[in-house]
Amino acid sequence: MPDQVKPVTRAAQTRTRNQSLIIDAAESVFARHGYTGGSLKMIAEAANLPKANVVYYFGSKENLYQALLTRIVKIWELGLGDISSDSDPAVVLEQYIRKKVSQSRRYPLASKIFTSEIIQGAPHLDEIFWKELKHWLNNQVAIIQSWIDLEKMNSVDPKHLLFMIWSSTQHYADYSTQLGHLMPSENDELVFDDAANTLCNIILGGCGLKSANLSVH
Amino acid sequence: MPDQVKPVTRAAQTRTRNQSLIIDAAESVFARHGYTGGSLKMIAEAANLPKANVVYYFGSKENLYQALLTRIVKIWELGLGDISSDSDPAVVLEQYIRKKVSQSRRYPLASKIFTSEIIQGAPHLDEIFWKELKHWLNNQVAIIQSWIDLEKMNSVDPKHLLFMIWSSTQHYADYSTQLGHLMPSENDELVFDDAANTLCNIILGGCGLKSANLSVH
DNA sequence: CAACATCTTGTCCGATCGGACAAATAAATT
DNA sequence: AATTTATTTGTCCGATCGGACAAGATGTTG
Repeated sequence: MPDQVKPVTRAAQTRTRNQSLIIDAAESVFARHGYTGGSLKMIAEAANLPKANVVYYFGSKENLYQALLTRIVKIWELGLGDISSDSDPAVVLEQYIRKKVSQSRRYPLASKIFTSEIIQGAPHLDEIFWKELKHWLNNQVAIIQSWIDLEKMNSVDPKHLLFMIWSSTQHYADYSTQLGHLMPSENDELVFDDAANTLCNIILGGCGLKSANLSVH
Repeated sequence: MPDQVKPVTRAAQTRTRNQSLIIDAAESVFARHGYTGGSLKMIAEAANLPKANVVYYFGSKENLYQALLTRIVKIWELGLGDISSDSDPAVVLEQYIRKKVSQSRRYPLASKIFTSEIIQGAPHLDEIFWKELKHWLNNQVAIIQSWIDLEKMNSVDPKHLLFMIWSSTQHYADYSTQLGHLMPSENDELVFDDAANTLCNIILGGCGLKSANLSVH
């Protein structure tokens, strides 16, 4: 397919720019009002475009939301990276926790939309998503279990350990409203650093490991 | 107030029964569709009553949701009970974790609605709620800090420790859809028991404490 | 039983929703 | 320059929303 032969026309640039404007606006609107509560009118106003333009580029509200969900799931995919039984569990787990906290800080809206989707029964996620997630989870569980078998760490249920990491890290995205009331701070980054350090200390400690206080690269 | 003088008339019974039917239906509908997505028609059908009847008892959708939110917040209030610096942190924390997991199992819809409310910016929670929550949190933080000062447990940030307990326990309510895909089990109770045990082991262990594997009374 | 209050229910209303459509405009291709 | 394709935008539509209202049914109290 000779796609790169075609020059990047001005129209094509406009197209991608507007699609990006719209999907960003949709992320903000859906995060604040939910799928049903977010209207095409609100999204259009947030994107500074007429409502009909939104429909023109994405066909329907459902399609727009699906495109947004796809983008969000891709962020999650960047998982623990390549790990094996030979890896050091302390390093892998600490890096994973810090990466998840960092994602909560950088993409809080993504986490909010995903959590809302799950809470409401995941009506927009298909079987393929669950199949892939299950496959990914089983791989990680097997590796963690091998660490336990090799006595590299305490015997804890690997699935619940991963659920714990997911929930406690995404909490700093999903519950940002509550955190704003309970931890009024002028420096958000400090809060996230404290959170990551505390989570690493407790979770690694609870697994019989020792945090090296790594930073996220 | 001579309320108990008045006999419990049949009309009054009907009133409380219908109010209860409606608010239960509202909980189920709002949990599955969100505040905006849940319609009075859906709630009425779930309660087996005409839509106008719902409005009659609660005045408006907003009032109904507020009544529901109030009921939900009351469940949360049952916190760590009476504790002090003299209490054993291992016992207190373990009981608190198990109680929170138990609440996730018994009132999953309550947690889902509350989390959705927070995600969307808590537009229906007033300053009084935040004031009381802050007050409650500061008390617990002071006690945990005293345990740390007395070297009864490791030095961890008390606030982040509590956030971790909240998020990892409520995860088993909010993410029930995901858990249904990743942990297909014929016995839900087993999953919750495993979850509580793992959470207690890791969190207590991470605090330098030892779980006694208590049960929730 | 008469009066009164409470509850039930069908119907109607303005507002808003997602989105279909056409006409006007801009850009790309020949 | 002519033609075709892509984009913009205003307008219109049926469906659904929350909720107001009135009339009838039922229950309570003198």
